[in-house]
Amino acid sequence: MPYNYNNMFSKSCEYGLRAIIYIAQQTAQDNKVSLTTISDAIDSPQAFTAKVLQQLTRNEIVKSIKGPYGGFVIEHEKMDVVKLSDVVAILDGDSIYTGCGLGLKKCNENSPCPLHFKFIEIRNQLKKMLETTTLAMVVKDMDTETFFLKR
Amino acid sequence: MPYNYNNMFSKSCEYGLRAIIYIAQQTAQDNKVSLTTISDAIDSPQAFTAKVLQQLTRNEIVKSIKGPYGGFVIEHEKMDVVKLSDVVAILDGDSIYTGCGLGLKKCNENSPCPLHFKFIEIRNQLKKMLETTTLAMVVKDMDTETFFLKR
DNA sequence: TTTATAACGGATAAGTTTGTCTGTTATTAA
DNA sequence: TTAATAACAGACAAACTTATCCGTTATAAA
Repeated sequence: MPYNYNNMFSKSCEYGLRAIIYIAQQTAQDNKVSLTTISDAIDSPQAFTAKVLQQLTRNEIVKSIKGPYGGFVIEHEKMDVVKLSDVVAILDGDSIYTGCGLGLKKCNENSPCPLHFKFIEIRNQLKKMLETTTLAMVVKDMDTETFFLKR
Repeated sequence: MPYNYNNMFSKSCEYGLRAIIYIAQQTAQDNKVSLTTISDAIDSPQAFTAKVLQQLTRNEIVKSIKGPYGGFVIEHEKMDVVKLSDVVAILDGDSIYTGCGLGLKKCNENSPCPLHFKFIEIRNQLKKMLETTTLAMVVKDMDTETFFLKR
């Protein structure tokens, strides 16, 4: 098994999060951004990123505008409403922060796997972080720290 | 994208962890267990589990014994030495608890991605948990709580 | 020494994710 | 109304993970 490394999120989700953060940041400055601009800014495969953005569009996380001068924006009222967990749930599902670490479907508080109480803390912390972080919060943070979305 | 759900670990790693925990528990009772017994106990595809166990054997996490009355055991002195992180590192690599949440290779303390300081806490906690939990500890816990490694 | 057993190793197949290509649809400006 | 632009949609392809199959090797017991 040659290529075995496993990230927290799938590529779809990584690109989706990076894209949404970039769009949010641009939206906050009243810029509308095209797919080309986005995939260039976050260094992701363009056509694949298009698919990911389509999903986020269908789920009304972003708004897409067709035609010349079109692109993607996030409606202002969404900035405080959309959480990282919304994006992750759409693209990867929620099993990363709700499922059992050993992949056991029936594992729970009452009949726990041997690692249940080791994992529950971490999963809950991840869950809490994703569910309490809005796009507005991420964008606000980006004012202060060095901005970085490539490679 | 129809089948997108993402667990913390790959299937290889899930099976590997379940297998090693089962073997450790049996070893603690001086039982040697065969592949058939293992894959039956942890409800995993037998041939695939064999491959995973081969990797763990090559990396000297478990000891395999060929021939009749053969099987897998964990040498007693290993029980306090082998950590969950060792198994995970072999089967999935360590990027789940060392890599950037957005998949950015150059992301670090000095040039952080917008979510770096949100993720670092969680990753460190996961890292710490995996690196400080030995097989002996897991087996010991299993005395008290309900034992559960299937489905 | 033979036979049965159980792990090992390589090849192959099936399933899923990741990525590309090509044409279509909507919309803006000229 | 036409031409250009940019998102959309579906098909297709490549890469990787998951899973199976089958013959080989080591070893214990008869």
